[in-house]
Amino acid sequence: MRKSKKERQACLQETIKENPFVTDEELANEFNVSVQTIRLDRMELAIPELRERIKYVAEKKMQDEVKSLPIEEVIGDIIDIELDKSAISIFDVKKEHVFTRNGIARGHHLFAQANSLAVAVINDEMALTGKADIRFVHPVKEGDRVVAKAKVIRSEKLRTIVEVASSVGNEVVFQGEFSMFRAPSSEKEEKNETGN
Amino acid sequence: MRKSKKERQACLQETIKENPFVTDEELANEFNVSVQTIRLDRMELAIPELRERIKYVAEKKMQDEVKSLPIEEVIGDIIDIELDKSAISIFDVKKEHVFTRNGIARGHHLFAQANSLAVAVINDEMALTGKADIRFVHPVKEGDRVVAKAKVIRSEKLRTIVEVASSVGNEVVFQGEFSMFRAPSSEKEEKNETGN
DNA sequence: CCGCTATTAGGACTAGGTACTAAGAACAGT
DNA sequence: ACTGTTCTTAGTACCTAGTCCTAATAGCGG
Repeated sequence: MRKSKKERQACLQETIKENPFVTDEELANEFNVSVQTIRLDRMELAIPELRERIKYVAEKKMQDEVKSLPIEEVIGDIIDIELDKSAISIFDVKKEHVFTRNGIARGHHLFAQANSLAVAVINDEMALTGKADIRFVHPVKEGDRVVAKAKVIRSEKLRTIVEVASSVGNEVVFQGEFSMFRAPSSEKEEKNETGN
Repeated sequence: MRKSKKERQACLQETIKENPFVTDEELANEFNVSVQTIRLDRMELAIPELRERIKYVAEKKMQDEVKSLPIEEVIGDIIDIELDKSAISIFDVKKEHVFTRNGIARGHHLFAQANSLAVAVINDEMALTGKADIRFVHPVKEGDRVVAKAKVIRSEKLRTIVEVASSVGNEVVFQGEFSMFRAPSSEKEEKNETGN
């Protein structure tokens, strides 16, 4: 049975939305109408042609291609930093950071924020995490803004101890002590204990 | 001045790679040759036509659209799992995982692999990391394949201790002990110590 | 039966190509 | 200087997935 115009157009919109790669001809077969009818429908619904749709998808891809590499250098936005002393970053928990089942943030994102802040606070060419002792104190949910504060506790020639505490509002959600290796430019791999 | 065929083809390949949206005509103008020459070049270099290129980009986008939410549930591919006992996952280190300056993987990726494996090995609705004690033993480089092995050490009512050891080849690169909370479905937030 | 909307058919044209033939240009080897 | 080879260009027919436009027909309400 053929659907009414309204039904068909609603259905068409849905179909194209979830599969932009479908041609007018395929749609015509699916809905048992002529290609021209499909074209008229697209007109009325202001849906662009196949090639435009594909192009649009590809362009979006290009856009977040550039987004997804350099930004990851530091997880969260550093809002204050005093090299070799302290640093603060904020990280907004979005839906891609949480378990779909319960909306609780995955631990590695909190770790990543803290760890990259510990790396950033060190005033050297390169810093690598050697050890870390961490504690997830309280669950973090989608929509929360996590503020991480890093403090340099002790600094030896090679090893630096950084303490990071993250909180949402007044509540501490994460604590960690990071033992960092400083690597002043040269590419030596000092035996044992090294890392990221 | 017009480039030699070899030069032009190398250049063309580069140009298309970083801007797949360029037409043969535009390329012909850029290199001061005819459209046909560009077509022959594409033939020889086995570069598909504009529309195919765009389609390919768009399809990739669609692919990692689905990849970037549910698949991130576990970082790395689980290749073996025995619930509440042990699990193994592999993680290939790509350029987006390393510091651009020295090609060494950022610690939080190794942590993420280990942590999500620790979550996965637990046979319960939900598991959250409470504490973790981790050690980056050796730096991991771009191209390395990291194999993480998780073993459940001890299991109480609420708390489970999971040990994870990651290695590249025969060399251990990361060790961690994760103290996990099991959360059997209900949304209780048992005071103190919880996390991801 | 008239009028209206919806649908369908057809023709002309478009972009951005493929596939093929054919001819001229550039240059090297002898 | 002539020949052979590669490179480049031109031109044609054809393709897909459309646009834009005109015109004919189908189905149905009043």
